[in-house]
Amino acid sequence: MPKDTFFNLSGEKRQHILNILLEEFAENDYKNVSVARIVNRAGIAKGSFYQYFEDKKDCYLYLLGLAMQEKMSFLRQSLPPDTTPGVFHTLRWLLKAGVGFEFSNPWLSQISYRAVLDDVPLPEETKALIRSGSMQYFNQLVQKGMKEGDIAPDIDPGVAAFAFNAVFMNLGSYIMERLKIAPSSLLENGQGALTSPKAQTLIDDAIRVLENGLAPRPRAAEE
Amino acid sequence: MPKDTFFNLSGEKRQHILNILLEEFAENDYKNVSVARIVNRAGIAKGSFYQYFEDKKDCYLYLLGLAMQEKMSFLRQSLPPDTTPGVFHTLRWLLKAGVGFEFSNPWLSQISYRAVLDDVPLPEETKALIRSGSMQYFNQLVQKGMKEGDIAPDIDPGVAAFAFNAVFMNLGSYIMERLKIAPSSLLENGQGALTSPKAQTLIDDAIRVLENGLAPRPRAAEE
Amino acid sequence: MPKDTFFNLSGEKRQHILNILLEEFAENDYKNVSVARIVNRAGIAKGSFYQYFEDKKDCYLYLLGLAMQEKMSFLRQSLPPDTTPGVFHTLRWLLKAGVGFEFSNPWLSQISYRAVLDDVPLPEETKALIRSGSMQYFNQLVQKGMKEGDIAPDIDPGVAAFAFNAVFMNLGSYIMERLKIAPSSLLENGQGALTSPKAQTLIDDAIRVLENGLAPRPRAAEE
Amino acid sequence: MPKDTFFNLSGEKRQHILNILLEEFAENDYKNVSVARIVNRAGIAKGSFYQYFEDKKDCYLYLLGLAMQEKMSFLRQSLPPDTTPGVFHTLRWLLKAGVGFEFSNPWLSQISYRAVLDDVPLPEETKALIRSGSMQYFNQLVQKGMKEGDIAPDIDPGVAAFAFNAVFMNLGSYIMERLKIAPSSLLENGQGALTSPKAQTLIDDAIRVLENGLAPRPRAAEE
DNA sequence: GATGAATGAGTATTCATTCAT
DNA sequence: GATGAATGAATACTCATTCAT
Repeated sequence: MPKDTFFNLSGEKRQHILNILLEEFAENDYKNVSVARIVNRAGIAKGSFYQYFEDKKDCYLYLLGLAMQEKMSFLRQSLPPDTTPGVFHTLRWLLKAGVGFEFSNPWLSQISYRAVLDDVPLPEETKALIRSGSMQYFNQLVQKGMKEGDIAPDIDPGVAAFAFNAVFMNLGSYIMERLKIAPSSLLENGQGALTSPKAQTLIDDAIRVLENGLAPRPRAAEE
Repeated sequence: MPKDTFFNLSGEKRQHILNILLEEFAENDYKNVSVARIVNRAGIAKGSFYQYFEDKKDCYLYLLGLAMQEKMSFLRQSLPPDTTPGVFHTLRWLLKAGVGFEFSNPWLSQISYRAVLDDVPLPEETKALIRSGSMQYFNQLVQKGMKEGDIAPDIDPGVAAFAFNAVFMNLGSYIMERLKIAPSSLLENGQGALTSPKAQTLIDDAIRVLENGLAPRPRAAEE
Repeated sequence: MPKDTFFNLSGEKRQHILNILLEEFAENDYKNVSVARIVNRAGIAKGSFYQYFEDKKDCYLYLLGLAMQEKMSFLRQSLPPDTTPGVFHTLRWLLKAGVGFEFSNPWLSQISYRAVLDDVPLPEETKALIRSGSMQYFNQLVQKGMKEGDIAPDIDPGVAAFAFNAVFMNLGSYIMERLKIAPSSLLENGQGALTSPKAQTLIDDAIRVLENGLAPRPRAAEE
Repeated sequence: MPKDTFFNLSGEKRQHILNILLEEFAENDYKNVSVARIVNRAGIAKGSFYQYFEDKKDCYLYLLGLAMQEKMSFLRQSLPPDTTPGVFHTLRWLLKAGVGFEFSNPWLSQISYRAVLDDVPLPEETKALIRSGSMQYFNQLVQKGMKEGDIAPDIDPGVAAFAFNAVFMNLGSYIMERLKIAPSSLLENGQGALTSPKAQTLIDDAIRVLENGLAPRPRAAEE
C-alpha cells in the first residue's frame, strides 16, 4: 500500500505522478520499469518516490490493484441485470464492456494484461488466480448456456469457454489495430473511439461468430 | 546476424550452444536473459559469445528468425496440397500443425510467443509485423473461403480471420493447461502428447465451433 | 550545543527525549544511530529534532559531554576526602565508584566507551583527549603514591598509571560478563547488582593484584 | 573467499589493492567502509571489486581471516618452547610478541580489534569466540601458574586472567601513545620502533607489575 | 515552535560489453 | 579464434538535512 504521503498529495500532483506511473508500468515490464526514469519524468526527487511507496513492488501492486478494481467496477456497471435471457446477450454486453474498458483505460488494461504474461513479483498462485479469473467466469456462463439450451451440449464446455475467452482477451487489440487507433489517442477520447459504428459492427460480428459456432445446430445432419 | 565465427563452429559445438541459447531465451524475458549464465552453461568464454554474435540483441534476433523460419517450414510441410477442398479442412490441418509445432518445439514456440508479448528490443513496427504475420495468412484463407462459399459472406472478413487467429494462437496453451502437460515433458515426447485422443478431441471441437460460427447459415432465419 | 529550544522544553518532555537519545546512542554505533528511529520513538517531528539540535553530531556531542560530566560528578561524590591515607585506598574507592557508575548508568557508560572505540565524528585529538582523560588522573595518583611511598619508585610511573587505567576501564565489563548480568537488567537495579558479595570480591581481588604489583617490594632481592 | 581473479592478480597490483583494503577496514567501521572509496583510491573499476570479491562481506572476512592467521603465526613463531619454566616467562614472551605484532602489523591488528568491538557481520557466536580467544588462553596460563606455584592461590583465577588480558590488549596502544609513534610510521619500520630500549623497558615494567601483583606473597603479614 | 514532505548525495551490487593477452 | 579480467553506467534503496506550511 502506498503511504499516506501519497494520498495526501494535492489532487493535481498526485494525478500527475499517477499518470506517469501508469504509463511506465503499462509500457514496460516490471523489471524494466526504472524508478530513476519515473522520478525524472515526474520531476520529483528519488527520495520522494520512497516517501510515497514502500518500494517499487508496493507501487506496482497498487497500480495492479487499481487496474483490477477499476475494471471490475467498469464491467459491473456495464452488465445487464442478471435476468436477461440468453447467454449471448450477456456475452455481448460483456464483450462490449471489456473492449470499452480497454479503450477508455488503455494503461490500466495493459497493466493487468502484463500481470498475466510478465515476470511480475506476484506469488505464482496469485498469477494463476488472475489468469483463471475470466476463464472461470466464462465456464459458468457456458454451463448456464448449456442448461438453457443456448449452447450445443455436444461441445466440450471447456473449449467453449476457451473460445469466449480467446475472443474476449484479444478483440480490443484487434479493433484498435484494425481501426488504426493509436493508444495515445485513446487517452483523450476513449469511449468515443469505441462507440463508432465501425467498432460496434466488428464486435457484433465477433459475437455472431461465437453464437453461430456454439448454438445448437438444427436437427439436420451435417459434416 | 551472427558472425561467421559462429557458423564456422563444428556442428556439434554449435548445436550445443544453440540448445542453451534456445532454452535461455525461451525461459526468460529478454531482459532477464543473462549472457553470463549462457556462457557458463555453454562452457565458453564470455568473449566468445561476442565473437559469435554482435551483441545480445543480435543473438536474440537470430533465434527469433530461426523460430519463425522453423515454424513456417514445419507448417508448410504439414499443409495438405492446395487443391484440398474446403477452407475448414485447411484450417483443421493448420490448427493441428500449429499445436503440433508448439508441442514438438516448445522453446522455439515460446520465443516467438515472447516476441509479441515481452518487452523485446524490436522497433514497434517489427513487432506489429510479427503479430500480423499469421493474420495475413488467415486473411487469405478467409477470402478463399468466401469465394468458395465455405464462409458466410455477411461476416466481416477481418473478424473471421481474427477468430481463426485468436484460436490458433492460444489453443496450444489451453490444451497444455487443460491436459496438465508440463512444458518440460514435451522435450522428450512432443508429438506423443499431441496425438492423444483427448488432445485431438479438443482440437476438433475448437474447429467445429469455428466452422459452425463462420459457415453460411441455411436460408431460415435464426436468433 | 543543543539550541535553546531544547532546554526550554518542559522538564518531562526533555527527559523523555533524553532517555531515548541515550538509549539509541548507547546501543548503536554513531553511524547506525538513526534520526528517523529517534523521532519515531520519541513521538516528535523530524523537524523538531533539528530545532533542538544543530544536527546529529551536535546531539551526539551533547550526550557525550553529559556522560563525561555525570561520570565525573558521580566519581567526585564517591571519592573519600583527599586526606585519606594511601593511594590504594583511593584506588579502591575509585574502582568501586567506576564500576558503580557503569552499573547504575549503563547508557552513559556505553556512550563514553564508544567515544574511544567507535568511529565517531571527533577530531582525532579530541578522541586522544578523552582517552587520556582518566590517564591523567591516574598519573597524578601515581605521583602521589610514589611520594608517599605506597608505590615502588623503580616502576615507570606511566606504566603504573596504565595498569590502573587498564583495570579501571575494563573491570566493569568483566564483572558483568563473569556474573552474567544483562545490561538491560541494570536499568532497574543498577547498584543492587554491584553490592552483591561476589562483585565486591572480584573488585577487591583486582585491587589486591594492583596493590601487590605496585607496592614497593621488601629489601630482599628479586627475580 | 575472494575469487581466483584476486589471487591471479600480479603480485604488485594485488599488494596495492590489499594495502588499500587493509587501511580502509582498519580505519573504518565495517559499515563505514565504502566500496566506492576503495575503488577510487585503488584506481580500479567498481566492477573489478566484485570480480575479486563476492561482496563487501566476503572482502571483510578475508581480511579478518588474514589478520587472525597472521597474528597466530606471528605469535607461534615468537613463543618459547613449552618447556620454559615459569608462567611469567611465557607471559613476557607473549606480551612482547603481542606488542610486536601490533607494531609490525598495525592494520591487521586494528582489523581484528574491530572484530570484537564493532558491529560486524559475524554470527554472534563467532564474535564471542574471538572475544574469548585470548581470555581462554590466559585462563589456562593462570591455572598452570597456580599449579606451579607462580601465582598466589588465594587470588580469583578469573581476575588474574582478566589482569593479564587487560594489559595484553592495551599495552601496545599505550606504548604507541607514550612514545608518540604515529601508526603511519609503523608501516615502514614496525619492528624497529618496538626494539627501542624505551619500549622494552615499558614492557618489562608492565610485566613486573603483573608478576609482583600475582606472585604468592611471602609469609609476612600484608595490608 | 512544531510539523513532516521534499531533497539528493550516498549505499552496495549487477551486467552487457570491450580489449589486452 | 579463444579467453576472462576490466569497465562503468545502471539498478533499487537509504537517510541526514532542509524548508514551506
